[in-house]
Amino acid sequence: MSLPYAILAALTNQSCSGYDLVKRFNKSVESFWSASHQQIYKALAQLEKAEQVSFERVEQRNRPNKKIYTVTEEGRQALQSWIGESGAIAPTKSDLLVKLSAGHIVPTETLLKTLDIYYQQHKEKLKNFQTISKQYAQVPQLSRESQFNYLALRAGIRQQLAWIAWCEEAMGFLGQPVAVREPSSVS
Amino acid sequence: MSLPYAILAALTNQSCSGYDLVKRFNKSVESFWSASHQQIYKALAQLEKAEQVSFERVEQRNRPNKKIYTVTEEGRQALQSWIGESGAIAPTKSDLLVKLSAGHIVPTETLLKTLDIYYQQHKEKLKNFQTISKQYAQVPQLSRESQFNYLALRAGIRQQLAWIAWCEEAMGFLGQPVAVREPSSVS
DNA sequence: ATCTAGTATGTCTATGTATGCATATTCTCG
DNA sequence: CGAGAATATGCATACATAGACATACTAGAT
Repeated sequence: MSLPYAILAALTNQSCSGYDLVKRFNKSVESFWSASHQQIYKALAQLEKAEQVSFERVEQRNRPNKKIYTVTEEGRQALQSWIGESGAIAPTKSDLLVKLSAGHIVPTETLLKTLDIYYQQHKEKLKNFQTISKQYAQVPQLSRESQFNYLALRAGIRQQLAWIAWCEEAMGFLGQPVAVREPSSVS
Repeated sequence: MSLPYAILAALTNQSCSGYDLVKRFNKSVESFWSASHQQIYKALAQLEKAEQVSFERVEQRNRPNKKIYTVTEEGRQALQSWIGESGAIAPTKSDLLVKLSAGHIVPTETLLKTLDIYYQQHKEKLKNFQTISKQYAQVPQLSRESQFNYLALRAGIRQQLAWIAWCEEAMGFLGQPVAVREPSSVS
């Protein structure tokens, strides 16, 4: 139920096309929500129908034309009241923890292999977040908008650090030395 | 797509009825996945059809009869191979971070209020996890099964600690002293 | 007797999400 | 000139999830 709001939030930060939204959602930076391009285009059409966004056709020479979406005043108000609503924290849903909770029915080695794959992914994600974090750090005075994005990014970093620390704990516990594959960027 | 596996994992640890599964999923302990009772009953019916679980009708005197579900050998094998499969980490989906990323369009106070509600929920969840953790700690020698459940629990604790620390950081950043409501159990 | 609460199991429907398919333009490489 | 990749948009379908509604038994309170 949050996808439309996630789109409004993203467009509030920066108007753009559906195609660009997909990139912003699924690649690196503003990925506090995820969605496929099909979902995003559909949601944009619905938001447009509800008059919470409007779009402007932009003719392009060297590539297909696009629609640049912008949040309307109505959309802005809807987003504002949603931010003020109290929500519940998302219930934990983790494949990895489910797998681990039945870990005793497979050989330890299998589990370690699976664990390591998740471990690498979390390290990769952390790296991305830290790259963006450094870009923020280089700006002497962050704008008010940027400050909020930076704060959200900090949450992402903390989450990844927690997962990484836990993976290392779990690997150690399962009796195999933690493989150090690169000069640890986990600080 | 993981719900059936989450059920298999839970039943592998302990055979029980659908009703009990709901409690185990949604209350405290084994909550590394969440689901409504409607979902669980449906999934159980499908698993039974696929012969991955079997059930035994248990007549009860003082309350309605129930079905005790047990994982079959086939179900056990399906679970084993799923554990060995490499999965992708769940993409971040956080209402709170979306709200924060557009935080500049609402008064800071609104944001702090919303933030605090999430903060309290994370502290509450941590408390639950820690209560269970203490129960594990009291057992002198954990069984192999219990060790895995304990490890999964440790992940949950680390996640909550990360969220709590971040909430405090965010609240501090937003310029309001962090309200200490109880002798901090965050250690 | 009736109400409420707890145990126990489900169906039905709406919405949300994921996946596969479809289309059109333009650039670059071979 | 054809193949593949990137840009740009969308539909159709299947599955997952959430919520309302339905049923039945029993215990205890009013």
